[in-house]
Amino acid sequence: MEFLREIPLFSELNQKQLEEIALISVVKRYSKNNIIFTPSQKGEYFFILKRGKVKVYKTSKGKEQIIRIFDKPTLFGEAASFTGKNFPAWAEAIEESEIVLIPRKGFIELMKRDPEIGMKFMSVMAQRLMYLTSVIESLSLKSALSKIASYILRKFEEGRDEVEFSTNIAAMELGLTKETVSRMLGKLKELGIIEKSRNKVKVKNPQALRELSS
Amino acid sequence: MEFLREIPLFSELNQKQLEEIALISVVKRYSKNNIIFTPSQKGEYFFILKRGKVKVYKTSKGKEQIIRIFDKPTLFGEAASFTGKNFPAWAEAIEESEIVLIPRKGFIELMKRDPEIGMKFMSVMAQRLMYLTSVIESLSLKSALSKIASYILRKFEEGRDEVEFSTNIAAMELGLTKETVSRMLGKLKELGIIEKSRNKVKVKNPQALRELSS
DNA sequence: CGCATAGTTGAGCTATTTCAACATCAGTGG
DNA sequence: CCACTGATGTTGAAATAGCTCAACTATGCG
Repeated sequence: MEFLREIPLFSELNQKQLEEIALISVVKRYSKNNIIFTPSQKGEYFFILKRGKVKVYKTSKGKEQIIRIFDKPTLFGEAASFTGKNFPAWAEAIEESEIVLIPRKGFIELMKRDPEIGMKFMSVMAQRLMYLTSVIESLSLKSALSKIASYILRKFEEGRDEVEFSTNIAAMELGLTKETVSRMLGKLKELGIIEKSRNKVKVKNPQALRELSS
Repeated sequence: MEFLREIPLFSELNQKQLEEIALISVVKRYSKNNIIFTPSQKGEYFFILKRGKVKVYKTSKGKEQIIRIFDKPTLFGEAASFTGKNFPAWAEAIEESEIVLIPRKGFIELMKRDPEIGMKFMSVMAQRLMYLTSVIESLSLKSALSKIASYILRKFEEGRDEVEFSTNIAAMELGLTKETVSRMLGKLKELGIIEKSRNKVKVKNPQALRELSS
């Protein structure tokens, strides 16, 4: 069950808790073109892709619209699994796949016995939510400079004044080019707001960053 | 306890469940400048702002950095409340405020008695996570056209072919100007991908939208 | 050392913004 | 019912921020 740790939601669980989950779960094998769930089915299981490839899609007027393709270990269809309501889409194995099924009811029982599991889940989700919210805030800023300011600020607020920084990755995440990121970093440095070395940025004046990311 | 419904996390709970929460919670009044929590405190309570205004801030080298100001009914500091670890920041009432405190332990007990509450929380969070993820995907696209395509597509996938659409709001959310949004909508219409009326957009060709939002 | 990867810098180009003028519509009060 | 107002959307032309392309530097790594 070690691969479960790769799934962010499970990352905080301890060995015993993972084992508890393993105890109530079943591994099922789907060959190519096998349907995993449909919109007429209720969320009675959590589905975790262990190995293989799955496509999630909707159908409208007979045509299928792919929503997403999963390959790495992932939990999918979780909104329905948590609510117990119908899945909003279809899921189909597009290659031979192994999927771990956790029964919703068993999961609820487990949460009853060990509510810490639920708390850990919620804690992971809450952190992620806050993180994503701040990402969205910076992405909807207009100027490249303010996007970058807010990007650095976010990292700064999470941890140290010294922030790991890759021009390329920042560019990708912000929807900018590496050239622009590089130039804007230069500007921030000129303004004395940051210092930069190879792959680190040191925040000198967070207040200024905050004003830039308005 | 009705105001709890305004908080997304609690929106799915039924009357009885809200009452259960009310039973274990305490309302506390903070006057201006009163500290609500500090980084040396562990998350032993959930804090819900019922009335008033609260600032959440960090201190580094004696200087305070405001992270966020809350005024409407909100749950704040939830990451720590879920984990039980230390709060990552300070919270202080900046005007006379009423705050609802839910003890973490009581909450865990409650989840044990009624695991559906936890499930409902997780379901709300899971939905929100998926939503935010798709927002981020569209925001990190480069061209205005693809951002808008993906914006419309997201709304389309959530519900009907007829999508509520406000040029102004879309512009805000996408970090574009209303003029650009208007022009791009015109283009999508020319291409026969959408039809638009005053405040609605009708998706004619979702596949084309999908390709544009690559 | 040599090669691949990451970052920097400049110059021209183009997508988007800005600004300004106009159009459309919903609601309001006369 | 009409005129008035404010909010919302549209269109054009000029200005500019950020992109592209290309050449270069710095840095790590086998």
